[in-house]
Amino acid sequence: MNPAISNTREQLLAAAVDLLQRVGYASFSFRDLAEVVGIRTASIHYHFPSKADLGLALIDFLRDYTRAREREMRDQHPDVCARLLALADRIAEKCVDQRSCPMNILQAEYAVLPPAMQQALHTLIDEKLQLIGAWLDEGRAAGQLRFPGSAIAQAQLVWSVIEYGSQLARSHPDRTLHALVRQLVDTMSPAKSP
Amino acid sequence: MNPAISNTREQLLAAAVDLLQRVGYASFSFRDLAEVVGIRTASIHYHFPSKADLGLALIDFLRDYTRAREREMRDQHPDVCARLLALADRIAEKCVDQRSCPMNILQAEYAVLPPAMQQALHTLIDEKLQLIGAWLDEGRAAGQLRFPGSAIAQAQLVWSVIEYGSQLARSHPDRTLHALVRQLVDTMSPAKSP
DNA sequence: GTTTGTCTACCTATAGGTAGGTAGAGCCTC
DNA sequence: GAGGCTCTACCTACCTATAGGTAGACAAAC
Repeated sequence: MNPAISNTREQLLAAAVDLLQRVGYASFSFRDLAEVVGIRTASIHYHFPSKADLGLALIDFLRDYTRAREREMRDQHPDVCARLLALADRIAEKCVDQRSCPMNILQAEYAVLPPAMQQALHTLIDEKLQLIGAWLDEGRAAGQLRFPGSAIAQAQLVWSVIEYGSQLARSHPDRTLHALVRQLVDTMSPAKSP
Repeated sequence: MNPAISNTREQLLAAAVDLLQRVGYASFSFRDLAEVVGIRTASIHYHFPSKADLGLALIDFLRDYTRAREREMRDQHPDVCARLLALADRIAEKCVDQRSCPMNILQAEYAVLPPAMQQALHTLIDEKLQLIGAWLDEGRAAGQLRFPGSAIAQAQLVWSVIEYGSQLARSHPDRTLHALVRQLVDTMSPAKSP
């Protein structure tokens, strides 16, 4: 078996991300995790002494993933509008079958997360907003986007729509994230008049 | 004591809404509820046979509340932009001190809610989107707002920002919901150019 | 004297976590 | 190269706390 795949720690993290997207941090148990990976619950504690440690590793994992994909998307889509839609599509791709965006789920559970996770999540969100803000600045400078005020303030709007959209799709599967972000990009387009 | 206030069922519902906003449906227990109201956990089952019954009553409560406030806001704010900001303020008012919007919390927990609650929540969200859509239509007809496509699609954007904003304020208290909705209204304003 | 609303006492399931043991891989020494 | 040492990665068995829920007693109100 491929050692990269059979690595239990990585399997646990992957299963944890999946469960997080489905039921949230508070609602998945070591038992759920153990069943997926095929070990006993006690063995999980060997890799992650406490659930908080697992949660923290989870956020680290998400951060690494986000960073890795950023440059990739920038290179593939020079057009900012297309890039935003591609971001939405990338998230939508992983949110099929009743899954939501892990960052959104964690944020909804913010109050019940261990303090260390709260802080890590805060940083992760800041990084995401900074990233999208830079994209928006680029789009406005190129005349592709129209919005008032700072790019970081507008980035919150964009991120709101992406995050809530990933949530809305669970109760309302007919409302796709792509359509929602398309609507937003059109609203921010200087060309199209009402 | 005022019978309206001493009514245990209403006290339980009020406490449940508060706990829902703080920690979510899955993370509050009958014990938490009992401590707040000052009765034993077993007594709660007299008013709500199961937690799902309580959850369902909770959503009914939220729906009644929303409906009651709708006409009120429409009358107080003939200007649609001002009305949207007032809606944001009304939500922000109840989301102080680490509280988030109850509808948003419920939606984030969608997958772990009992089926009856899922359906009730679905309906509640539809009503909210319909309501905001009507406001937006009104604003566009009056030339106050500029946006492409259907009002219901745009209502999803507006609601996304309000809901995610109430969540973001927990981890990022400096980012107020009012400022976020102001940013959105400005983005949708036909007068202001980039 | 039945209904209402609460109580005590208990139940079962499940949560995260701990203690201590063990099979096997790799290594070091004689 | 055989025997012993250590580390890794798991195991069984158990712990305590807590979850939602139930049965039945009981006092006050109507």
